[in-house]
Amino acid sequence: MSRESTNRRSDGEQTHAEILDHAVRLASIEGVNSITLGRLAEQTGFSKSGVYAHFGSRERLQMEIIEAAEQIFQREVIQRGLDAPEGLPRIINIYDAYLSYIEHDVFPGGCFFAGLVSEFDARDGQIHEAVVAGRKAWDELVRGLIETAQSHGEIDPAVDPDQLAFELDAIVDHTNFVYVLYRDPVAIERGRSTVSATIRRWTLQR
Amino acid sequence: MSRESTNRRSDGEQTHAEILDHAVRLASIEGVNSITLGRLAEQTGFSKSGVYAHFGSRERLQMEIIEAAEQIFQREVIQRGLDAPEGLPRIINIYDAYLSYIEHDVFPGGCFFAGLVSEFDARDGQIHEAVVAGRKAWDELVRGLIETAQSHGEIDPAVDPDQLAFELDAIVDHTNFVYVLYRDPVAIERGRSTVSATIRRWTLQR
DNA sequence: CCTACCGATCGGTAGG
DNA sequence: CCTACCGATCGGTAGG
Repeated sequence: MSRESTNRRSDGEQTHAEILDHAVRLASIEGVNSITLGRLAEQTGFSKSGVYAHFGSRERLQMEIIEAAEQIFQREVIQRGLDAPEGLPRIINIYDAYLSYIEHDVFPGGCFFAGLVSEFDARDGQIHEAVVAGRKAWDELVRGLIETAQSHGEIDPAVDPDQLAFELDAIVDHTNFVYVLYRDPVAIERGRSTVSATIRRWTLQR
Repeated sequence: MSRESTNRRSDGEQTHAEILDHAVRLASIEGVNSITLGRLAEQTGFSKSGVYAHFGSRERLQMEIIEAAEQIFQREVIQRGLDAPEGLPRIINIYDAYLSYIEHDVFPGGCFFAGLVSEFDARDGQIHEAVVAGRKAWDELVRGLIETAQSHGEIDPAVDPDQLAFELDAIVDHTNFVYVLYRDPVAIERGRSTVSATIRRWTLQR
């Protein structure tokens, strides 16, 4: 009983994961819609129908790319970001995690979801709906964090959580925009200091 | 001497403009890279090689799409925006023009250049370079407006013009992001009030 | 501005 | 996971 035979199933899973990982990186640079089975096959060294067999359809491949990117975002931004004491520290920490995720080039094309939103915002269909749902989940998460900080007395309960969320999201989105377009690490510093100043402004007496 | 014969050349120009106009709209929704000669031909009612003949190559068509969009942006945002007294009123006016341009759906896919930057920020090549150059021109324009307002005593000369520009650009970019993704006109109101508050904050004594 | 075509590549299938 | 293939579409060309 060789180890190879009992674990044969994981070989297929590993190949699947290897192709998907490459596809996610490529999609972050060129867009989910510009992924083709042929180029993916060429770049990973498998046959085109070999790649195809792992996903069943191009649409399915695209959805799996998005799901894989979501898992990475969940790990790098959400989990790291929530690993701080409740209230204001958690808000500071999650936006810091967001900027670190951009800074460390977790995806070669910058924030995967900034690109994904831009690619599918004006289209209709399954992917557009998934992107809207994913963004709404982020909005809800941030609103919850802000409301908790309000109930802790760290942020004035009279302020509109959506307004603060809008300002913070604008800063990190624009940081990604400048960082990726100009390939300039200084953008990250400006993002960090602007987030800090914005949070400071909203937590002092108004 | 019929009018038709003396003006024959303008028929070709009009066809060229008609195809290009359709291409710009399509590109604002689906991206410059997803434009194909075949679909453009089908949707405008010309033959594929008829469309091709007007542009000479797909690359050339893409560059003409970007140039045409730039002219529209120049007219709708820059010209309208600069039509105000020098100094602070001009800064307020240009960001108001920017938000109006988003609000009135000048392009069906939202701000053409937000999409274009996202599509080509992480790629290399001619279009990437053109996009970087175009964005730098915007940065220079805004910096000049802010410096003029500083020399007029409307903004503290000690503040970094790039920081104020970063904050204002972040707001309008994110307004476009929310407006197009959620198709929610309320985003425009939030963008306007946030721009106003930001300018107010930077023009009071600090 | 058209028809008729070129080789390359697309997503997907058959059969193993 | 492979080879060999399918019809459709790609950018581009020839010739008018």
